[in-house]
Amino acid sequence: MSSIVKILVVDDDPDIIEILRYNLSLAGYQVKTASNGKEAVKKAKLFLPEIILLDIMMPEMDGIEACTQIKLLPSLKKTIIIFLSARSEDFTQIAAFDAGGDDYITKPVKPKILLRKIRSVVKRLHSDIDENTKIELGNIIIDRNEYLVKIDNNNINLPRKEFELFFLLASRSGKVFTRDEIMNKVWGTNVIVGDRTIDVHIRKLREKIGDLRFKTVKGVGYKFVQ
Amino acid sequence: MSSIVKILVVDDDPDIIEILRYNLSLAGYQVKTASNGKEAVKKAKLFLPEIILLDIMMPEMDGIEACTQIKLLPSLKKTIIIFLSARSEDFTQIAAFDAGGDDYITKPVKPKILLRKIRSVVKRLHSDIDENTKIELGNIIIDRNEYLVKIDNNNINLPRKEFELFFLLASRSGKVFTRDEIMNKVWGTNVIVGDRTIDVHIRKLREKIGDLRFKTVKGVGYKFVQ
DNA sequence: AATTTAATCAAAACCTTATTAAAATACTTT
DNA sequence: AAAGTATTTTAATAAGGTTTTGATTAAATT
Repeated sequence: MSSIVKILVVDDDPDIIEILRYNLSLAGYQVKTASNGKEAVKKAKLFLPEIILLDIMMPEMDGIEACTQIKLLPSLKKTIIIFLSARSEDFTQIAAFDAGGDDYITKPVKPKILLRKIRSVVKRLHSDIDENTKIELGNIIIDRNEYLVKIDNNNINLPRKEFELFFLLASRSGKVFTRDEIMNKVWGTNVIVGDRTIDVHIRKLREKIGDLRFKTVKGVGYKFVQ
Repeated sequence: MSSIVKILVVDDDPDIIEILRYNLSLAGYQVKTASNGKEAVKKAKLFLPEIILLDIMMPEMDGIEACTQIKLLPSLKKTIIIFLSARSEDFTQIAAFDAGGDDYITKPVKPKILLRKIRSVVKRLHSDIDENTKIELGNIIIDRNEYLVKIDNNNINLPRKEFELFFLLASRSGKVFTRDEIMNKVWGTNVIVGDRTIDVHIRKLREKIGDLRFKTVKGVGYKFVQ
């Protein structure tokens, strides 16, 4: 469902490209780059990024123009464009919004701000996901919105990882989740932890939710049964 | 509910003031004027306009600065500020949005455009009035209009940030707000403050509103519970 | 029976939040 | 403009919970 988020970074300054690429890659995004508007449009068509970071002042074709063109392409209509602009630029940057830009970041770009902005954009993108925010199975309610688990109306406190794991297993009760799947979904692809970690979390869940509900399928994985 | 809409027009050019005043009055709005930023802030405080048309380049205090100051006043927080700017102005107009501006019109101002914009703003004003303005949860009342919190009929004074944070959490009681969400909604995406800042504000709220009402969900965020 | 995989447990490592007090900012009042 | 007051942010440390590991034991599979 939510694959890796693709970001196209466009700037004519290689240093800035590098800074952005570094920070974004580290944060787990898939990054491609372009160094002018023309190239940006071309690469955007192929790469189909969810987000484009677009410098305004560039040779060949400026960011505003590129933005306008990109926004005209059906396949990129939903792409979110964030402008990069130097505070001092003598430029009607308001045009950026006219052109269909969604947000902007002023240079120098602070990594923290950048990443927060991206995160919030990504969340906006995936916001229809949190429709699936509540699972009800008989006497069990798992509400991700409130981070709450209720069994027969008794609240059960689950720490974060346990909750995520439970939520995952319960999201398709009966289905066997392999250890790999669990790893990827709960821990993400960027961390490495030993195998015992999953076992221990399953054990905690068994203690709190009920021994019989978490079935081990040896050699394969675990499943939640009602 | 919808009394006459008050508009404050700010420009250093008397001719422009007159044009705007004429058109707006004719359309049925109540208009006051100021000719520089300083005067604008002063008059805004008294007049409490719903809308301010604000020139950017002015003597004494420019429009950006005035906007910033106005937006900081609780009583004018909801005021919509529309900037007037010459398209040719050598100016970082993005600063206008940083300062909290809501829209802009380029000079020369065309009456039709102006009035259309005003009408759409007025519509916006009247549509989300009451919507996001007052929260009542049992014995707690949070009124954003008046920046007021009442518990069992006792007024509680919350400074700006604490109020915003409280308002956010209470707007969906039960829901866990992540730190990112809180940051974005209360502090905005263009400032960076450390993580402890949120903690400290939560602590203040716990002191003033009640310890048990703000639940920490470790690793996730905070929620307000009734 | 040998091998592989999972369960259990407690200790260690790790992280996140709470709490202060002090510093920095912003706002008022004179 | 200056002094005083309130608010917001930071920094450092304490407190507490969560997560992971590693050793050992148990169970299933071949």
